[in-house]
Amino acid sequence: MTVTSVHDPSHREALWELEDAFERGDLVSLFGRCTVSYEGRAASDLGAGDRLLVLKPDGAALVHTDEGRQPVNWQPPGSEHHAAVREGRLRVRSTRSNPDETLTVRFSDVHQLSAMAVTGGRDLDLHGSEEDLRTRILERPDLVEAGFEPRETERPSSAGPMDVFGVDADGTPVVVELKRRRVGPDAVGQLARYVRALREELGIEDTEEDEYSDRDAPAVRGVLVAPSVTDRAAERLADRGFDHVALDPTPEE
Amino acid sequence: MTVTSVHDPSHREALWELEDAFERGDLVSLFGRCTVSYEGRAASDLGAGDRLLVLKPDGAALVHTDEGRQPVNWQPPGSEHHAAVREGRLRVRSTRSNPDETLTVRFSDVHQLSAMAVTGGRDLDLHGSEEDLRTRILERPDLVEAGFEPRETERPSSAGPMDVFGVDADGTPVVVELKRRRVGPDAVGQLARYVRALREELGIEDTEEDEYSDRDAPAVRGVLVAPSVTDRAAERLADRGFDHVALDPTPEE
DNA sequence: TGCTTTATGTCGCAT
DNA sequence: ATGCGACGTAAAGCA
Repeated sequence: MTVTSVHDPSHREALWELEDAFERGDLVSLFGRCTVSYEGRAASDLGAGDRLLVLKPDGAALVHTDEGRQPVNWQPPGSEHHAAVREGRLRVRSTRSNPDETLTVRFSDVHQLSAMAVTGGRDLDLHGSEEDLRTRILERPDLVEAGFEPRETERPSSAGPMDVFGVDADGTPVVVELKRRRVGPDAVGQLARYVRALREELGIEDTEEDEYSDRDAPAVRGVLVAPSVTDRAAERLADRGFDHVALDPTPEE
Repeated sequence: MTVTSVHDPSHREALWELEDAFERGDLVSLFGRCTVSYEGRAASDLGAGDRLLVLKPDGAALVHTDEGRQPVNWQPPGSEHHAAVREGRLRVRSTRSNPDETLTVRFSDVHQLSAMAVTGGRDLDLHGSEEDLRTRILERPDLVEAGFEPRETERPSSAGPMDVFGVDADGTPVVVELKRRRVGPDAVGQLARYVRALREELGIEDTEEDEYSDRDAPAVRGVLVAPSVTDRAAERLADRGFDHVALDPTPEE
Protein backbone atom coordinates (compact mmCIF):
# COMPACT_ATOMS: atom_id res chain seq x y z
CA MET A 1 0.00 0.00 0.00
CA THR A 2 1.22 3.44 -0.87
CA VAL A 3 0.97 6.62 1.12
CA THR A 4 2.56 9.83 0.01
CA SER A 5 2.65 12.66 2.46
CA VAL A 6 4.24 16.07 2.55
CA HIS A 7 4.69 18.37 5.50
CA ASP A 8 4.43 22.13 4.96
CA PRO A 9 4.69 21.93 1.17
CA SER A 10 4.77 24.99 -1.04
CA HIS A 11 1.49 25.73 -2.76
CA ARG A 12 2.93 24.47 -6.02
CA GLU A 13 4.24 21.26 -4.48
CA ALA A 14 0.84 20.69 -2.93
CA LEU A 15 -0.72 21.16 -6.37
CA TRP A 16 1.52 18.55 -7.90
CA GLU A 17 0.85 16.05 -5.16
CA LEU A 18 -2.87 16.69 -5.43
CA GLU A 19 -3.00 16.22 -9.20
CA ASP A 20 -1.00 13.02 -8.94
CA ALA A 21 -3.27 11.83 -6.14
CA PHE A 22 -6.38 12.56 -8.22
CA GLU A 23 -4.80 10.69 -11.09
CA ARG A 24 -4.02 7.67 -8.95
CA GLY A 25 -7.48 7.73 -7.40
CA ASP A 26 -6.11 8.31 -3.89
CA LEU A 27 -7.95 9.29 -0.77
CA VAL A 28 -6.56 12.69 0.20
CA SER A 29 -6.36 14.37 3.58
CA LEU A 30 -5.26 18.00 3.49
CA PHE A 31 -4.76 20.18 6.50
CA GLY A 32 -4.27 23.91 6.33
CA ARG A 33 -5.50 27.41 6.87
CA CYS A 34 -8.17 28.24 4.32
CA THR A 35 -11.35 30.02 3.40
CA VAL A 36 -14.29 28.06 2.05
CA SER A 37 -17.12 29.17 -0.15
CA TYR A 38 -20.06 27.17 -1.40
CA GLU A 39 -22.68 27.98 -3.95
CA GLY A 40 -25.47 25.67 -5.05
CA ARG A 41 -28.66 24.56 -3.33
CA ALA A 42 -27.72 27.19 -0.77
CA ALA A 43 -24.71 29.47 -0.41
CA SER A 44 -22.18 29.97 2.34
CA ASP A 45 -18.84 31.56 3.06
CA LEU A 46 -16.34 30.70 5.76
CA GLY A 47 -13.56 33.03 6.84
CA ALA A 48 -9.96 31.93 7.31
CA GLY A 49 -9.38 29.07 9.71
CA ASP A 50 -7.51 25.79 10.17
CA ARG A 51 -9.49 22.95 8.67
CA LEU A 52 -9.20 19.44 7.39
CA LEU A 53 -10.14 18.85 3.76
CA VAL A 54 -10.85 15.27 2.72
CA LEU A 55 -11.05 14.49 -0.99
CA LYS A 56 -12.30 11.09 -2.06
CA PRO A 57 -11.72 9.41 -5.41
CA ASP A 58 -15.49 9.02 -5.85
CA GLY A 59 -15.81 12.81 -5.94
CA ALA A 60 -16.87 13.44 -2.37
CA ALA A 61 -15.28 16.42 -0.63
CA LEU A 62 -15.49 17.15 3.08
CA VAL A 63 -14.35 20.23 5.00
CA HIS A 64 -14.05 19.48 8.69
CA THR A 65 -13.32 21.82 11.56
CA ASP A 66 -12.27 20.65 15.02
CA GLU A 67 -15.88 20.30 16.06
CA GLY A 68 -18.95 18.36 15.09
CA ARG A 69 -19.77 15.11 13.38
CA GLN A 70 -20.85 16.90 10.23
CA PRO A 71 -18.48 18.55 7.81
CA VAL A 72 -18.86 22.32 7.90
CA ASN A 73 -18.98 22.23 4.10
CA TRP A 74 -18.98 19.40 1.63
CA GLN A 75 -19.63 18.15 -1.87
CA PRO A 76 -21.44 14.85 -2.52
CA PRO A 77 -19.92 11.88 -4.36
CA GLY A 78 -19.96 12.27 -8.12
CA SER A 79 -18.42 15.72 -8.01
CA GLU A 80 -15.19 16.53 -9.78
CA HIS A 81 -12.11 17.76 -7.97
CA HIS A 82 -9.85 20.37 -9.52
CA ALA A 83 -6.73 21.84 -8.03
CA ALA A 84 -4.92 24.94 -9.21
CA VAL A 85 -2.59 27.64 -7.98
CA ARG A 86 -4.12 31.11 -8.27
CA GLU A 87 -2.16 34.16 -7.16
CA GLY A 88 0.39 31.86 -5.62
CA ARG A 89 -2.19 30.09 -3.46
CA LEU A 90 -3.53 26.57 -3.68
CA ARG A 91 -7.17 26.45 -4.66
CA VAL A 92 -9.20 23.25 -4.60
CA ARG A 93 -12.54 23.32 -6.30
CA SER A 94 -15.15 20.59 -6.38
CA THR A 95 -18.06 20.89 -8.77
CA ARG A 96 -21.08 18.87 -9.76
CA SER A 97 -24.13 19.37 -11.91
CA ASN A 98 -27.76 18.47 -11.28
CA PRO A 99 -27.97 20.44 -9.24
CA ASP A 100 -25.12 22.81 -10.12
CA GLU A 101 -22.97 23.15 -7.05
CA THR A 102 -19.49 24.46 -6.46
CA LEU A 103 -17.29 24.19 -3.41
CA THR A 104 -14.13 26.29 -3.38
CA VAL A 105 -11.37 26.00 -0.80
CA ARG A 106 -8.63 28.62 -0.92
CA PHE A 107 -5.55 27.94 1.17
CA SER A 108 -3.29 30.55 2.67
CA ASP A 109 -1.16 27.81 4.26
CA VAL A 110 -0.92 24.11 3.55
CA HIS A 111 0.33 22.34 6.64
CA GLN A 112 0.02 18.71 5.76
CA LEU A 113 -1.05 16.68 2.75
CA SER A 114 -1.43 12.92 2.69
CA ALA A 115 -2.67 10.73 -0.12
CA MET A 116 -3.40 7.06 0.29
CA ALA A 117 -4.10 4.44 -2.34
CA VAL A 118 -7.09 2.54 -1.06
CA THR A 119 -7.72 -1.07 -1.91
CA GLY A 120 -11.07 -0.78 -3.59
CA GLY A 121 -13.06 -2.44 -6.32
CA ARG A 122 -14.41 0.51 -8.25
CA ASP A 123 -10.94 1.82 -8.94
CA LEU A 124 -9.67 -1.32 -10.57
CA ASP A 125 -11.77 -0.77 -13.68
CA LEU A 126 -10.33 2.70 -14.14
CA HIS A 127 -6.75 1.80 -13.43
CA GLY A 128 -7.20 -1.24 -15.63
CA SER A 129 -8.01 1.06 -18.49
CA GLU A 130 -4.90 3.17 -18.12
CA GLU A 131 -2.93 -0.03 -17.65
CA ASP A 132 -4.43 -1.22 -20.96
CA LEU A 133 -3.39 1.99 -22.65
CA ARG A 134 0.19 1.59 -21.46
CA THR A 135 0.30 -2.06 -22.46
CA ARG A 136 -1.01 -1.15 -25.90
CA ILE A 137 1.73 1.44 -26.39
CA LEU A 138 4.51 -0.80 -25.14
CA GLU A 139 3.40 -3.51 -27.58
CA ARG A 140 2.94 -1.12 -30.51
CA PRO A 141 5.12 1.99 -29.97
CA ASP A 142 4.38 3.12 -33.54
CA LEU A 143 0.89 4.07 -32.31
CA VAL A 144 2.59 7.02 -30.61
CA GLU A 145 4.67 7.79 -33.70
CA ALA A 146 6.91 6.01 -36.16
CA GLY A 147 10.31 5.30 -34.64
CA PHE A 148 9.28 5.82 -31.00
CA GLU A 149 11.09 3.56 -28.57
CA PRO A 150 9.80 3.21 -25.01
CA ARG A 151 12.62 2.94 -22.49
CA GLU A 152 10.95 3.00 -19.09
CA THR A 153 7.53 3.15 -17.42
CA GLU A 154 6.79 4.96 -14.16
CA ARG A 155 10.18 6.62 -14.52
CA PRO A 156 10.78 8.63 -11.34
CA SER A 157 11.38 12.39 -11.51
CA SER A 158 11.29 15.33 -9.14
CA ALA A 159 7.72 15.94 -10.34
CA GLY A 160 6.67 12.34 -9.67
CA PRO A 161 6.69 9.21 -11.84
CA MET A 162 6.11 9.79 -15.56
CA ASP A 163 3.86 7.27 -17.31
CA VAL A 164 6.18 6.34 -20.20
CA PHE A 165 9.67 7.59 -21.01
CA GLY A 166 11.39 6.88 -24.32
CA VAL A 167 13.20 8.33 -27.32
CA ASP A 168 11.99 9.28 -30.78
CA ALA A 169 13.50 8.40 -34.16
CA ASP A 170 16.13 11.16 -33.70
CA GLY A 171 17.09 9.92 -30.25
CA THR A 172 15.39 12.90 -28.55
CA PRO A 173 13.98 12.08 -25.10
CA VAL A 174 10.18 11.85 -25.04
CA VAL A 175 7.88 12.04 -22.02
CA VAL A 176 4.52 10.38 -22.65
CA GLU A 177 1.53 11.14 -20.44
CA LEU A 178 -1.37 8.69 -20.64
CA LYS A 179 -5.00 9.55 -20.03
CA ARG A 180 -7.86 7.11 -20.36
CA ARG A 181 -10.40 9.72 -21.37
CA ARG A 182 -10.86 13.17 -22.82
CA VAL A 183 -8.67 15.65 -20.97
CA GLY A 184 -8.64 19.34 -20.17
CA PRO A 185 -5.74 21.78 -19.66
CA ASP A 186 -4.77 20.21 -16.33
CA ALA A 187 -3.26 17.20 -18.06
CA VAL A 188 -1.09 19.49 -20.19
CA GLY A 189 0.16 21.15 -17.03
CA GLN A 190 1.05 17.78 -15.58
CA LEU A 191 2.92 16.77 -18.72
CA ALA A 192 4.73 20.13 -18.68
CA ARG A 193 5.92 19.48 -15.13
CA TYR A 194 7.43 16.15 -16.09
CA VAL A 195 9.10 17.66 -19.15
CA ARG A 196 10.48 20.54 -17.10
CA ALA A 197 11.75 18.15 -14.41
CA LEU A 198 13.48 16.02 -17.03
CA ARG A 199 15.04 19.06 -18.68
CA GLU A 200 16.42 20.18 -15.35
CA GLU A 201 17.68 16.70 -14.64
CA LEU A 202 19.47 16.57 -17.99
CA GLY A 203 20.91 20.03 -17.40
CA ILE A 204 19.07 21.57 -20.31
CA GLU A 205 18.29 25.28 -20.07
CA ASP A 206 14.56 25.73 -19.92
CA THR A 207 12.96 28.26 -22.23
CA GLU A 208 11.97 31.50 -20.50
CA GLU A 209 9.69 31.37 -17.50
CA ASP A 210 6.13 30.66 -18.57
CA GLU A 211 7.00 31.45 -22.18
CA TYR A 212 7.30 28.81 -24.81
CA SER A 213 8.70 29.67 -28.22
CA ASP A 214 8.63 27.07 -30.97
CA ARG A 215 11.81 28.56 -32.40
CA ASP A 216 14.23 26.28 -30.52
CA ALA A 217 13.45 22.63 -30.92
CA PRO A 218 13.00 21.43 -27.31
CA ALA A 219 15.60 18.94 -26.15
CA VAL A 220 12.87 17.00 -24.35
CA ARG A 221 9.58 16.36 -26.10
CA GLY A 222 6.18 15.92 -24.50
CA VAL A 223 3.45 13.73 -25.91
CA LEU A 224 -0.06 13.48 -24.50
CA VAL A 225 -1.85 10.26 -25.35
CA ALA A 226 -5.60 10.51 -24.80
CA PRO A 227 -8.80 9.74 -26.70
CA SER A 228 -9.38 13.46 -27.22
CA VAL A 229 -8.57 16.88 -25.77
CA THR A 230 -10.62 20.01 -25.07
CA ASP A 231 -10.02 23.15 -27.13
CA ARG A 232 -8.25 24.89 -24.27
CA ALA A 233 -6.02 21.86 -23.78
CA ALA A 234 -5.17 21.85 -27.49
CA GLU A 235 -4.14 25.52 -27.24
CA ARG A 236 -1.84 24.81 -24.33
CA LEU A 237 -0.33 21.83 -26.10
CA ALA A 238 0.44 24.03 -29.11
CA ASP A 239 1.86 26.79 -26.87
CA ARG A 240 4.34 24.42 -25.31
CA GLY A 241 5.22 22.52 -28.45
CA PHE A 242 3.75 19.27 -27.20
CA ASP A 243 2.04 16.68 -29.36
CA HIS A 244 -1.28 14.95 -28.94
CA VAL A 245 -1.88 11.40 -30.05
CA ALA A 246 -5.53 10.33 -30.21
CA LEU A 247 -5.75 6.82 -28.80
CA ASP A 248 -8.34 4.86 -26.84
CA PRO A 249 -7.40 2.58 -23.94
CA THR A 250 -9.01 -0.35 -25.72
CA PRO A 251 -8.98 -0.93 -29.51
CA GLU A 252 -12.46 -0.42 -30.93
CA GLU A 253 -14.23 -3.75 -30.92
CA MET B 1 0.54 26.58 14.15
CA THR B 2 1.73 23.12 14.98
CA VAL B 3 1.39 19.96 12.98
CA THR B 4 3.04 16.74 14.00
CA SER B 5 2.97 13.93 11.52
CA VAL B 6 4.55 10.51 11.33
CA HIS B 7 4.82 8.20 8.35
CA ASP B 8 4.58 4.44 8.90
CA PRO B 9 5.07 4.64 12.66
CA SER B 10 5.26 1.58 14.85
CA HIS B 11 2.08 0.85 16.77
CA ARG B 12 3.72 2.09 19.92
CA GLU B 13 4.94 5.30 18.31
CA ALA B 14 1.46 5.88 16.97
CA LEU B 15 0.09 5.39 20.48
CA TRP B 16 2.44 8.03 21.90
CA GLU B 17 1.59 10.51 19.23
CA LEU B 18 -2.10 9.86 19.71
CA GLU B 19 -1.99 10.31 23.47
CA ASP B 20 -0.02 13.52 23.12
CA ALA B 21 -2.46 14.72 20.47
CA PHE B 22 -5.44 13.99 22.73
CA GLU B 23 -3.67 15.82 25.51
CA ARG B 24 -3.02 18.87 23.33
CA GLY B 25 -6.58 18.83 21.99
CA ASP B 26 -5.42 18.25 18.42
CA LEU B 27 -7.42 17.28 15.39
CA VAL B 28 -6.11 13.87 14.34
CA SER B 29 -6.10 12.25 10.90
CA LEU B 30 -5.03 8.61 10.84
CA PHE B 31 -4.58 6.49 7.72
CA GLY B 32 -4.25 2.75 8.05
CA ARG B 33 -5.48 -0.76 7.57
CA CYS B 34 -7.98 -1.61 10.27
CA THR B 35 -11.09 -3.40 11.36
CA VAL B 36 -13.94 -1.45 12.90
CA SER B 37 -16.64 -2.56 15.26
CA TYR B 38 -19.48 -0.54 16.66
CA GLU B 39 -22.00 -1.33 19.32
CA GLY B 40 -24.70 1.00 20.56
CA ARG B 41 -27.94 2.17 19.01
CA ALA B 42 -27.15 -0.39 16.34
CA ALA B 43 -24.21 -2.76 15.85
CA SER B 44 -21.81 -3.34 13.00
CA ASP B 45 -18.52 -4.95 12.11
CA LEU B 46 -16.18 -4.07 9.29
CA GLY B 47 -13.46 -6.41 8.04
CA ALA B 48 -9.91 -5.31 7.37
CA GLY B 49 -9.50 -2.43 4.95
CA ASP B 50 -7.67 0.85 4.36
CA ARG B 51 -9.52 3.68 5.99
CA LEU B 52 -9.19 7.21 7.29
CA LEU B 53 -9.90 7.77 10.96
CA VAL B 54 -10.54 11.35 12.06
CA LEU B 55 -10.53 12.12 15.77
CA LYS B 56 -11.70 15.52 16.92
CA PRO B 57 -10.92 17.19 20.22
CA ASP B 58 -14.66 17.57 20.90
CA GLY B 59 -14.98 13.79 20.99
CA ALA B 60 -16.27 13.17 17.49
CA ALA B 61 -14.78 10.18 15.67
CA LEU B 62 -15.20 9.46 11.97
CA VAL B 63 -14.17 6.39 10.01
CA HIS B 64 -14.10 7.15 6.29
CA THR B 65 -13.56 4.82 3.37
CA ASP B 66 -12.76 5.96 -0.17
CA GLU B 67 -16.45 6.36 -0.95
CA GLY B 68 -19.41 8.33 0.25
CA ARG B 69 -20.12 11.58 2.02
CA GLN B 70 -20.99 9.74 5.21
CA PRO B 71 -18.45 8.07 7.45
CA VAL B 72 -18.86 4.30 7.36
CA ASN B 73 -18.73 4.38 11.17
CA TRP B 74 -18.62 7.20 13.63
CA GLN B 75 -19.09 8.45 17.15
CA PRO B 76 -20.83 11.75 17.89
CA PRO B 77 -19.18 14.72 19.66
CA GLY B 78 -19.00 14.34 23.43
CA SER B 79 -17.48 10.87 23.22
CA GLU B 80 -14.14 10.03 24.79
CA HIS B 81 -11.18 8.81 22.78
CA HIS B 82 -8.83 6.21 24.17
CA ALA B 83 -5.79 4.73 22.50
CA ALA B 84 -3.93 1.62 23.55
CA VAL B 85 -1.69 -1.07 22.16
CA ARG B 86 -3.19 -4.54 22.53
CA GLU B 87 -1.31 -7.59 21.32
CA GLY B 88 1.16 -5.28 19.63
CA ARG B 89 -1.55 -3.49 17.65
CA LEU B 90 -2.87 0.02 17.97
CA ARG B 91 -6.45 0.14 19.16
CA VAL B 92 -8.48 3.34 19.24
CA ARG B 93 -11.71 3.26 21.15
CA SER B 94 -14.32 5.99 21.38
CA THR B 95 -17.07 5.66 23.93
CA ARG B 96 -20.02 7.68 25.14
CA SER B 97 -22.91 7.17 27.47
CA ASN B 98 -26.57 8.12 27.10
CA PRO B 99 -26.94 6.15 25.02
CA ASP B 100 -24.05 3.75 25.70
CA GLU B 101 -22.08 3.44 22.50
CA THR B 102 -18.64 2.12 21.70
CA LEU B 103 -16.62 2.41 18.52
CA THR B 104 -13.47 0.32 18.30
CA VAL B 105 -10.87 0.62 15.56
CA ARG B 106 -8.13 -2.01 15.51
CA PHE B 107 -5.18 -1.31 13.25
CA SER B 108 -3.02 -3.92 11.60
CA ASP B 109 -0.97 -1.18 9.89
CA VAL B 110 -0.68 2.51 10.61
CA HIS B 111 0.39 4.29 7.45
CA GLN B 112 0.17 7.91 8.37
CA LEU B 113 -0.74 9.90 11.45
CA SER B 114 -1.11 13.66 11.57
CA ALA B 115 -2.17 15.80 14.49
CA MET B 116 -2.91 19.49 14.15
CA ALA B 117 -3.46 22.14 16.76
CA VAL B 118 -6.50 24.08 15.67
CA THR B 119 -6.96 27.72 16.54
CA GLY B 120 -10.22 27.54 18.40
CA GLY B 121 -11.96 29.12 21.36
CA ARG B 122 -13.28 26.10 23.24
CA ASP B 123 -9.81 24.68 23.51
CA LEU B 124 -8.36 27.69 25.26
CA ASP B 125 -10.39 27.06 28.43
CA LEU B 126 -9.00 23.54 28.75
CA HIS B 127 -5.41 24.46 28.07
CA GLY B 128 -5.85 27.45 30.32
CA SER B 129 -6.64 25.17 33.21
CA GLU B 130 -3.50 23.11 32.74
CA GLU B 131 -1.62 26.35 32.34
CA ASP B 132 -3.05 27.39 35.70
CA LEU B 133 -1.89 24.16 37.28
CA ARG B 134 1.63 24.71 35.99
CA THR B 135 1.70 28.31 37.11
CA ARG B 136 0.55 27.25 40.56
CA ILE B 137 3.34 24.71 40.83
CA LEU B 138 6.03 27.05 39.59
CA GLU B 139 4.95 29.64 42.15
CA ARG B 140 4.69 27.15 45.02
CA PRO B 141 6.91 24.11 44.27
CA ASP B 142 6.34 22.87 47.83
CA LEU B 143 2.84 21.87 46.72
CA VAL B 144 4.54 19.02 44.86
CA GLU B 145 6.76 18.17 47.80
CA ALA B 146 9.07 19.91 50.25
CA GLY B 147 12.38 20.75 48.61
CA PHE B 148 11.19 20.33 45.01
CA GLU B 149 12.86 22.74 42.57
CA PRO B 150 11.40 23.18 39.09
CA ARG B 151 14.10 23.57 36.45
CA GLU B 152 12.31 23.59 33.11
CA THR B 153 8.82 23.44 31.59
CA GLU B 154 7.96 21.72 28.32
CA ARG B 155 11.39 20.11 28.49
CA PRO B 156 11.89 18.20 25.22
CA SER B 157 12.58 14.47 25.22
CA SER B 158 12.44 11.61 22.75
CA ALA B 159 8.95 10.87 24.08
CA GLY B 160 7.78 14.46 23.61
CA PRO B 161 7.87 17.51 25.86
CA MET B 162 7.45 16.80 29.58
CA ASP B 163 5.24 19.23 31.50
CA VAL B 164 7.64 20.13 34.31
CA PHE B 165 11.18 18.93 34.93
CA GLY B 166 13.04 19.57 38.19
CA VAL B 167 15.00 18.06 41.06
CA ASP B 168 13.97 16.96 44.55
CA ALA B 169 15.60 17.77 47.88
CA ASP B 170 18.27 15.07 47.22
CA GLY B 171 19.04 16.46 43.80
CA THR B 172 17.34 13.50 42.05
CA PRO B 173 15.77 14.41 38.69
CA VAL B 174 11.95 14.57 38.79
CA VAL B 175 9.55 14.42 35.89
CA VAL B 176 6.17 15.97 36.70
CA GLU B 177 3.12 15.21 34.60
CA LEU B 178 0.17 17.59 35.00
CA LYS B 179 -3.47 16.68 34.49
CA ARG B 180 -6.32 19.05 35.05
CA ARG B 181 -8.76 16.35 36.11
CA ARG B 182 -9.09 12.82 37.49
CA VAL B 183 -6.97 10.46 35.46
CA GLY B 184 -6.88 6.79 34.54
CA PRO B 185 -3.95 4.45 33.84
CA ASP B 186 -3.19 6.14 30.50
CA ALA B 187 -1.64 9.12 32.26
CA VAL B 188 0.67 6.84 34.22
CA GLY B 189 1.79 5.30 30.94
CA GLN B 190 2.55 8.73 29.56
CA LEU B 191 4.55 9.68 32.66
CA ALA B 192 6.42 6.37 32.42
CA ARG B 193 7.45 7.16 28.85
CA TYR B 194 8.92 10.49 29.85
CA VAL B 195 10.78 8.93 32.77
CA ARG B 196 12.12 6.14 30.58
CA ALA B 197 13.21 8.65 27.92
CA LEU B 198 15.02 10.74 30.51
CA ARG B 199 16.72 7.68 32.01
CA GLU B 200 17.97 6.70 28.59
CA GLU B 201 19.11 10.22 27.92
CA LEU B 202 21.04 10.31 31.20
CA GLY B 203 22.55 6.91 30.43
CA ILE B 204 20.90 5.26 33.40
CA GLU B 205 20.24 1.53 33.14
CA ASP B 206 16.51 0.95 33.16
CA THR B 207 15.17 -1.63 35.59
CA GLU B 208 14.16 -4.90 33.95
CA GLU B 209 11.72 -4.80 31.04
CA ASP B 210 8.22 -4.10 32.33
CA GLU B 211 9.32 -4.93 35.87
CA TYR B 212 9.69 -2.33 38.52
CA SER B 213 11.25 -3.28 41.83
CA ASP B 214 11.24 -0.76 44.64
CA ARG B 215 14.53 -2.21 45.87
CA ASP B 216 16.74 0.19 43.85
CA ALA B 217 15.82 3.80 44.27
CA PRO B 218 15.10 5.02 40.70
CA ALA B 219 17.60 7.56 39.42
CA VAL B 220 14.74 9.51 37.84
CA ARG B 221 11.50 10.02 39.72
CA GLY B 222 8.04 10.43 38.29
CA VAL B 223 5.31 12.51 39.89
CA LEU B 224 1.76 12.72 38.65
CA VAL B 225 -0.06 15.87 39.67
CA ALA B 226 -3.82 15.54 39.27
CA PRO B 227 -6.94 16.18 41.36
CA SER B 228 -7.40 12.44 41.80
CA VAL B 229 -6.60 9.09 40.20
CA THR B 230 -8.59 5.94 39.52
CA ASP B 231 -7.82 2.75 41.46
CA ARG B 232 -6.15 1.14 38.45
CA ALA B 233 -4.03 4.23 37.97
CA ALA B 234 -2.99 4.16 41.63
CA GLU B 235 -1.91 0.53 41.21
CA ARG B 236 0.23 1.37 38.22
CA LEU B 237 1.77 4.32 40.01
CA ALA B 238 2.70 2.08 42.91
CA ASP B 239 4.08 -0.61 40.54
CA ARG B 240 6.42 1.86 38.95
CA GLY B 241 7.40 3.69 42.08
CA PHE B 242 5.81 6.95 41.01
CA ASP B 243 4.13 9.43 43.30
CA HIS B 244 0.76 11.09 43.09
CA VAL B 245 0.14 14.60 44.32
CA ALA B 246 -3.51 15.58 44.67
CA LEU B 247 -3.86 19.12 43.36
CA ASP B 248 -6.57 21.07 41.58
CA PRO B 249 -5.81 23.44 38.70
CA THR B 250 -7.40 26.29 40.65
CA PRO B 251 -7.12 26.79 44.42
CA GLU B 252 -10.48 26.13 46.07
CA GLU B 253 -12.36 29.38 46.20
C1' DT C 1 -33.61 10.10 -13.63
C1' DG C 2 -37.00 10.95 -10.12
C1' DC C 3 -39.69 9.70 -5.91
C1' DT C 4 -40.26 7.62 -1.21
C1' DT C 5 -38.54 6.00 3.07
C1' DT C 6 -35.04 5.24 6.36
C1' DA C 7 -31.18 6.67 9.45
C1' DT C 8 -26.52 4.75 14.95
C1' DG C 9 -29.37 10.41 10.87
C1' DT C 10 -27.28 15.25 12.95
C1' DC C 11 -28.20 19.69 14.76
C1' DG C 12 -30.35 23.55 16.79
C1' DC C 13 -33.86 25.36 19.65
C1' DA C 14 -37.83 24.94 22.58
C1' DT C 15 -39.61 23.39 26.99
C1' DA D 1 -32.54 16.09 29.82
C1' DT D 2 -36.43 15.64 26.37
C1' DG D 3 -39.24 16.84 22.42
C1' DC D 4 -39.77 18.87 17.93
C1' DG D 5 -38.69 20.39 13.32
C1' DA D 6 -35.19 21.42 9.65
C1' DC D 7 -31.38 20.04 6.85
C1' DG D 8 -27.30 22.05 0.93
C1' DT D 9 -29.93 16.24 5.16
C1' DA D 10 -27.44 11.42 2.75
C1' DA D 11 -28.34 6.88 1.09
C1' DA D 12 -31.02 2.90 -0.37
C1' DG D 13 -34.72 0.83 -2.79
C1' DC D 14 -37.96 1.16 -6.49
C1' DA D 15 -40.94 2.97 -10.48
